[in-house]
Amino acid sequence: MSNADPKASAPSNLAPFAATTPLYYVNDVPHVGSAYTTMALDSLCRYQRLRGRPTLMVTGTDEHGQKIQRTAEKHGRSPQEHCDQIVGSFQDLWQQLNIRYDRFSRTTDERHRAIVTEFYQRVEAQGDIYLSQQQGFYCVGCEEFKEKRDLIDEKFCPLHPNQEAEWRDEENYFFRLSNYQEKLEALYAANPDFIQPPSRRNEVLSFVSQGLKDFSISRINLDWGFPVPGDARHTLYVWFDALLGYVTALLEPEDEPTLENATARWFPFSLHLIGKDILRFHAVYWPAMLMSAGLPVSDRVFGHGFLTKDGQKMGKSLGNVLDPVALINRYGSDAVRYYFLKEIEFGRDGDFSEARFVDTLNADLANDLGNLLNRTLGMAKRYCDLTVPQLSGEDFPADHPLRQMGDGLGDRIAIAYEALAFREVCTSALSLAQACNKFLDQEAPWSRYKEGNQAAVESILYAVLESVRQVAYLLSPVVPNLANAIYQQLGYKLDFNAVTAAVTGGAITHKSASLAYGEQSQWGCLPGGQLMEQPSPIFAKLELESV
RNA sequence: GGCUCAGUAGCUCAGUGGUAGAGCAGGGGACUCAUAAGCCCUUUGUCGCGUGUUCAAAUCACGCCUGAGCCA
Repeated sequence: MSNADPKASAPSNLAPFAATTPLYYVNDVPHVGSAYTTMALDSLCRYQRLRGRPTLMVTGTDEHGQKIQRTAEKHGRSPQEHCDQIVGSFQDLWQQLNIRYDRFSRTTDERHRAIVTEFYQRVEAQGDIYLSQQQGFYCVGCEEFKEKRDLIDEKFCPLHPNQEAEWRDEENYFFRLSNYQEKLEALYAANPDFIQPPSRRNEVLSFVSQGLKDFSISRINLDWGFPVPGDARHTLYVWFDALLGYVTALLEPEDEPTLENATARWFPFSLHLIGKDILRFHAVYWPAMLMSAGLPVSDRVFGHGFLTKDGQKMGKSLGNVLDPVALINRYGSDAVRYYFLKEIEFGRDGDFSEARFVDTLNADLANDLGNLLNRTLGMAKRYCDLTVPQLSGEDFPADHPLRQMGDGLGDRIAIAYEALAFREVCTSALSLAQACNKFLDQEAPWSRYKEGNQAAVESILYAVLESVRQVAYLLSPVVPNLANAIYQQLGYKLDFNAVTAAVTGGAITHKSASLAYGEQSQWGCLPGGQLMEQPSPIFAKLELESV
């Protein structure tokens, strides 16, 4: 169980896992969509750490561009002041949501400038950058040129109907994306899982097959950003800058900011988790940029769906924006995490309805799981002196109804986590809790006790307590605080929020051998004789209120 | 304008050729260890519309309608 030398039990053969959320644009305070991406990646990274895989979760903010500059001006602040303030609201939200990120990458970081400059020079040396003229209507909201026919009344971008597109006729630097069409197509063919889910992959394939045009990577008349190396009249385009924020994040605090250092330990990325709206940047532009710089591309890009509220698209104009902070304050981080990961098929669009939110949490966490622990602990108190019966998994036959379900559950759920199938993770785990409730009614330990059959009582209670433990363990990446509460009542002194598995200076440190997946995901490891705590509800029923 | 996906019980969805399913919500019952919880039983469906292929279609083909998306 607990090894004298933690390193000895660390699975050093597991490849590092570096994964990113987008670097969120700090035009405004975080919305629930950003929270959705971040909680999903946090859950996946927590799972990877339980596996003992060295894990680096990267999130952060994209802070450059004309839109930011103008928003700051509107509020009478300098761009940097504006960014610092918004960044604080992101970091606060991640804390409230119990997100354990390892790196927070800001594109205004001085070290980022060095990485961007070096990367640009590599791409330039490769011959993939040239100067040309670009004319057209420019939407500051998108930070993109638009075709006239795409504008409403020839003035307004459909995505930003409140601000008029501006006519620009300017010299820009371009990236030769057209050089990479065949290489990208070869990449997609050789790695069918590079873009997920498959529907998004098809979109990208059809986009690329129509031919790739070079895209401009600089803007003039813009101060808020990094200058183009060698031509300070130009400022680098926000996306070129922002994507590289992932790479900068890989630097250790003491590293000199060079590409060599940044790519030494964690590179290439295992996963970029994004919303479907920015798929093209991650699945087309970004791998082409990396190829141009002579760097390996990421393993996987997963574009998840969008959230609606009560079936309607959220928007300021509709006044139906769901505020993540208010939601967490009312219901708690575990409830919010569980709802979004369990109730929405990851990858597809999903809806938030408060009635459904309350129903789901009460049914799953308060009734099926929470009450199960509570009723079982109550009996353990009455019949077993709050001590885990002196049994272990081996004392139960393989066809015992609960053992049978628990055996292999850890492996099945591992597969679901790897596939980002959070809904399946939750429903598979919950099904064991539901089976426990049925089992208790069938076996009726209260009746066995009255009959004086203590051995039967202990066998029944052990099997249920152990199953609850297994469910809590397997759900811990999704609902870490709830898992902690369950483990604590079962008598453990372990903290799911303190699990680490990281690469530091090339060496792997794994401080959580006692919570290792190989052991704890299996049915039957609850130690007999362990003194448990007084029963106390771990998840209070929610009441419907309007957020 | 081209292409893709979706439309199945009040809600969320599974089912992809052979007599319509799950969870939640609703209704009834027995029990009592428990957060009035859990357990058992249970109502509801022209499977978007139409035509066709077939002994047989929610499932295949074609057309249409609605919604979402990608591209132009």
